[in-house]
Amino acid sequence: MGRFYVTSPIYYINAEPHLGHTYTMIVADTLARFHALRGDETFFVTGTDEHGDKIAEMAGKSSEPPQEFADRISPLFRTTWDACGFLYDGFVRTTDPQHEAVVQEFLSRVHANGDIYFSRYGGLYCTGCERFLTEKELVNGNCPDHLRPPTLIEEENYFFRMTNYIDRVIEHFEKHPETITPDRYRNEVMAMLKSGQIGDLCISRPKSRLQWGIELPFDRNYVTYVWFDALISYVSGLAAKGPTTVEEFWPAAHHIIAKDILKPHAIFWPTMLMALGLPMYRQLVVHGYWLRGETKMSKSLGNVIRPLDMKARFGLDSLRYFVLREMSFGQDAVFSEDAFATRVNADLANNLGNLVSRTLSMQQRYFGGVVQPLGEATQEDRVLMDLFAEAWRDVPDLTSQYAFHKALESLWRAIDYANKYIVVTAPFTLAKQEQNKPRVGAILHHLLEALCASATLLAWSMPETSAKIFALLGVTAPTALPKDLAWGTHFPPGHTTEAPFALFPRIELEKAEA
RNA sequence: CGCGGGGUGGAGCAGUCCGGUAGCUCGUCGGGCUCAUAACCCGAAGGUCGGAGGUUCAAAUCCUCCCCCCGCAACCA
Repeated sequence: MGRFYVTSPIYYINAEPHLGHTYTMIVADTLARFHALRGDETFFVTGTDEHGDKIAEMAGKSSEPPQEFADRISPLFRTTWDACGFLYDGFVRTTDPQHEAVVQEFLSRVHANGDIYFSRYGGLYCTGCERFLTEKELVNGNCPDHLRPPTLIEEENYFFRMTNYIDRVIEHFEKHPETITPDRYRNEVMAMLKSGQIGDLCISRPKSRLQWGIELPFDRNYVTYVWFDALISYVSGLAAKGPTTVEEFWPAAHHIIAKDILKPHAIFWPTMLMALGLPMYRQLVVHGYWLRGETKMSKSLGNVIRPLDMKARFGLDSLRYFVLREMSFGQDAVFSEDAFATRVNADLANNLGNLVSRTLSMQQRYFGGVVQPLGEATQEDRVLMDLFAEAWRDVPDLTSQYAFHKALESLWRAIDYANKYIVVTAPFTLAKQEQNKPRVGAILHHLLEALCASATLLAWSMPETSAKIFALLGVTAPTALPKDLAWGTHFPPGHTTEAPFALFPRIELEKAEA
């Protein structure tokens, strides 16, 4: 019994929700459900990041005030996540007055401690991009987007003394290596931290250049740099809940992010936390990218996968299964309709769905749905039980290590065997002779137990499917993950199961290609 | 020498930390079953694990060098 606080990034509202965002949400939601079932007090925060150049610019294009633009786009995320059934507890908008107050309070604190100073900053500024470019970005001395040279401008800004904390961050990560996972990303972070390349962080933008942001509490002529604003949502999202929530849940924070925002989370944020005197987050959990073919998915390439389209066509659980099973957590993976159809057909329709279907239909045909006694376990029965016992041990373990692909693989080893078990024990042949009926009933009972165990182990990764299986079995879904498999205890004498339906219709490839 | 990741049967991947018969899914070929969503089960073909060298009784796995691909370098799940 502990506490588990999980966050998704707050999504930048310059794009509508796509597979990438959805994947992060699926991971966070899966973890939240898993920990809740384990008995942890859980809290799940997501939201939208609404300040900064890009948003001001986009709003400008549609000649809308930025606030109106944000008010229009942010709900898109919220309604999408609601439609997906993600069980988030908090939704932070960085334009919420409550959030802005926390940011300003934090800025004041860091300022009062002397960790913020005012200084002159020179750089190559592109008026087209409305931002500073690094020399390496330039192509023949020109801005790659606007094909003209940037102007050297000098600006006075506020800087956060990040360098004061770098050594302590290194020390913390060395002492608590599990803080950044998988390992590859910790290695990358350690390399960055030790490179000596990290300077202080510019945390302000003059209003002459950008108005759309949170005003610095100590200088009305400046607004806050977006990352300094956005990261704080992880704390402000808790504060909204009540004054003690921060103390209780902050130390249990797990941030789920994609690799592209590793640096702000692994370097800016820890130094900020130290400057604020807050404990370090518990864990930074980093995943890879979904690629389309060889390239990253992007709106301009028109290869975006929309979560609600997928839900409408195949059901959200199929998408959850696919992304959790297909991606080796931490690495990049490719999304294709082909791979999706193959995976869903093979694992969900042919394996799990078909298993449910054949078991329940025999149960219906031979016994009118009434569950029969188990009887003495045979060799085959034992193999079946052992495989599920193994899955029972491994699945939660692997889930807590973010090895979702392995967790599902382990469960499917058991589910695979259940299909084999039907062929090996051949209840449909035995049933032809009346004297074999008790054994047929026992075999089906074993299979029902197998389905019950599967439904339990699917509760967090495929919640809808899990609920459907429980409903078909006529068993109440447990509200807490049971300690033991308790094989043979779920179906009292006289218990009746329902007639099956196809949980996962097969996907026809021709259609899927269209 | 900027940093990081990857190169495993036709395709996509796991395994590499803690060396010891090369595994999974799809596909292909042959067979079986008929309870089931034209599903399910069995068998077969197919890989010198990017290349070279080294350590070892033994290397996909450890060490060295090289080749190729892909990201990142303060917008982005």
